[in-house]
Amino acid sequence: MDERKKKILQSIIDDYISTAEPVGSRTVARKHELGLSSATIRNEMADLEEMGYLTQPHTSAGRIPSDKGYRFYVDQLMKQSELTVDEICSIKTAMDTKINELSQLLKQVSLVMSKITKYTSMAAIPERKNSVLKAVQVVPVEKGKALVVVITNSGTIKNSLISISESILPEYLISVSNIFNEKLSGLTIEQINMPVIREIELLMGPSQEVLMPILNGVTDCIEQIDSTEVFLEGAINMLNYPEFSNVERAREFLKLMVEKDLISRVLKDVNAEKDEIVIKIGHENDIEEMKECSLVTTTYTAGNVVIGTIGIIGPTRMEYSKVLAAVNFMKNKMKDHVEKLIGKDLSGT
Amino acid sequence: MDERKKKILQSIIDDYISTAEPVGSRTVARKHELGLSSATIRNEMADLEEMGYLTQPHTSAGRIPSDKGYRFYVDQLMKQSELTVDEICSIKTAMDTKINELSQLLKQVSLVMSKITKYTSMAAIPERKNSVLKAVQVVPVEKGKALVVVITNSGTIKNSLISISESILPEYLISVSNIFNEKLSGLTIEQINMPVIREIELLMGPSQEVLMPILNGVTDCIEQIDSTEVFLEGAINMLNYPEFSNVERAREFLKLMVEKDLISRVLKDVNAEKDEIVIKIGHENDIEEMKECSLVTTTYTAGNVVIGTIGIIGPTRMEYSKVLAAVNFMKNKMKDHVEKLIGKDLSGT
DNA sequence: CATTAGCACTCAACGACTTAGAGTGCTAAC
DNA sequence: GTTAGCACTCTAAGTCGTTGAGTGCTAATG
Repeated sequence: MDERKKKILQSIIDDYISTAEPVGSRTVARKHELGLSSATIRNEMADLEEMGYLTQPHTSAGRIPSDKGYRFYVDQLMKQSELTVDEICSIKTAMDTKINELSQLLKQVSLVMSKITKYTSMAAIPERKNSVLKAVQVVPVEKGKALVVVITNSGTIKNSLISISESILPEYLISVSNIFNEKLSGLTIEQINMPVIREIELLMGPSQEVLMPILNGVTDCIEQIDSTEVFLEGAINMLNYPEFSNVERAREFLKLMVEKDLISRVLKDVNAEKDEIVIKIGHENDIEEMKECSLVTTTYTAGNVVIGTIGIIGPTRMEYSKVLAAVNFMKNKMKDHVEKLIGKDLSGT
Repeated sequence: MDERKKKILQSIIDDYISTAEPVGSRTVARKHELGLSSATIRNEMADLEEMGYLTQPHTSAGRIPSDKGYRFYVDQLMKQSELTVDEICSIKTAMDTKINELSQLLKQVSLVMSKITKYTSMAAIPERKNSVLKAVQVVPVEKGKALVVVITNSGTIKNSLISISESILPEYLISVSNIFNEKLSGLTIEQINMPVIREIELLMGPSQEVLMPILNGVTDCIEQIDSTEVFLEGAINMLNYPEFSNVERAREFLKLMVEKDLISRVLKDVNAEKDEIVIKIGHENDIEEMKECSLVTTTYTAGNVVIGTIGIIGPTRMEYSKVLAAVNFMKNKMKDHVEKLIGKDLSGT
């Protein structure tokens, strides 16, 4: 592909991204000063179509980019952009609320990203299996009831209300709590197994009636931790784009977005490997219904550990450069916040 | 309004509810055996229009019910209906998951209601000011960090992570926790004021550096409790109805639904007084954008205390009798669940 | 005197047809 | 290699008549 073709392709895609209308040869000749006549561009466009970068909705219409076209654009043509000062400001303001749990942070981040990009944004904590328990506590609530609280190194706090025998004194509960805390904190979720539980059982003596409810509470908390939380914001932003101007499409999309499981799977699938930003365009997404959408995702880290994933989903005709800038900015912003929240050191305690 | 007019009005509304098409005199004559010719019905329909119960989209179309028509229908014409066995079964199944916090219950209830009615469902806990604190506990997490946990009588559990001086020993924290718990539990949110805090301060001695963070944690929790949680499910159900077949409308509606504050206000406004089911039709709603929607809400209770509100929002052309049945059923179902969850006795402890 | 058959009238919805214009591909000239 | 020119294509938009569901009014009817 020669330089001129690249320029033309870029012009077409830029144009299509901002107008959502098929781009004709004359438009390219006029808007983007290439010093070429529409006829020449027409020929080039025919070539580009043959090469698979463009398609025509119908013979007498302009061209629109194919997924392959977008891919080339994203990889080679697109010029990087930066967030505007205003945008950075509004991110700063929005992130300035008091945040003391990871899920709050994710919600806020998701909100901000959708606001800035005008697309749909997602944030999740997929890598929970390696979570290390930081504290396990049993808190007396009232006669016959107690609360099991589990806190992980990644800043997640979960609790589970349990019923216990009414005769049990708060003091006893606290000592039991200490045993649990001592034995379980520092372990990853996966490391909690029968031998560990046996050990606790031994230390506690024969008080089955307390052990079991607490153990249930702990498992309940762990289950909660394990079921990935996903935050999704700005889904209705999509209704602003002509791609979703008929209700059928809109409904299909929104139906997908309601399925949190699916979203989390999508986010998980993307990549756990690298620290880079991954772009999936149209059919590159595994989900059939997302073939008209693109995904820009990345992981966020604390220290060197990957904590979770954030991403933007928009129509394939999205402003890739802007979204890229936003995702990148947020990635770094989150690193700071997460580290402040849960510490750089994730080795255990 | 004579008996015959009522019959005709009812037929028209029933028909319109199920078809969403303007109803003509011939349709009424044919479908509903009234032993009258279309001409007679035509005359009656003209009367009903003059009386304000029906309107005509245009001269040569059938009639559709006005808000006043629906109101009359709901108050006097509609025949009560019951949930089917299938529906009751599916509610039972859905509610059979482990639920140990009020918010989980609300989420589940909301989900079920939207599934059964095919409309949008809401559930909220609006009456938090009278919440009584059941327990306030400070839990050590790691050096320099602790978790404040607040539990209310209405089953809400909130927590807030705080930073404290690293030199503070867990044992000390527990004793402080006990002071807080003793002094605060049993109080309503409103009753926590300066004198109470002074008292705690006195008991603790001059350890300001511990008092303040904990106090902040407690206020944080209380703020969380106070900001009404609203659960909303099935918003995209609305996209199935012709009323929302153009994206503009759909977007407007969904935009409203995203604003949780607004929803909670709507739910609060409805009625705190009675134990009955309240129906708001079209313009009876204060919100301008909801003039095309109807709201069926009720409060749910534990013992004799009103805990919160649940409701269904749908197009004015909704299946009122079915929705009514569903809301009523869920109201009772919830009473059981809530009482199991937080006890019938809400006097304090 | 309420009911109804009959009829003229209205109006949205639909399909057929036309037109306008944006865009293409090809060819021949520069 | 580039471009002007031209014939061709196809959608979008507009026009127009037709259809049919529905109305309102009037006069006949039991």
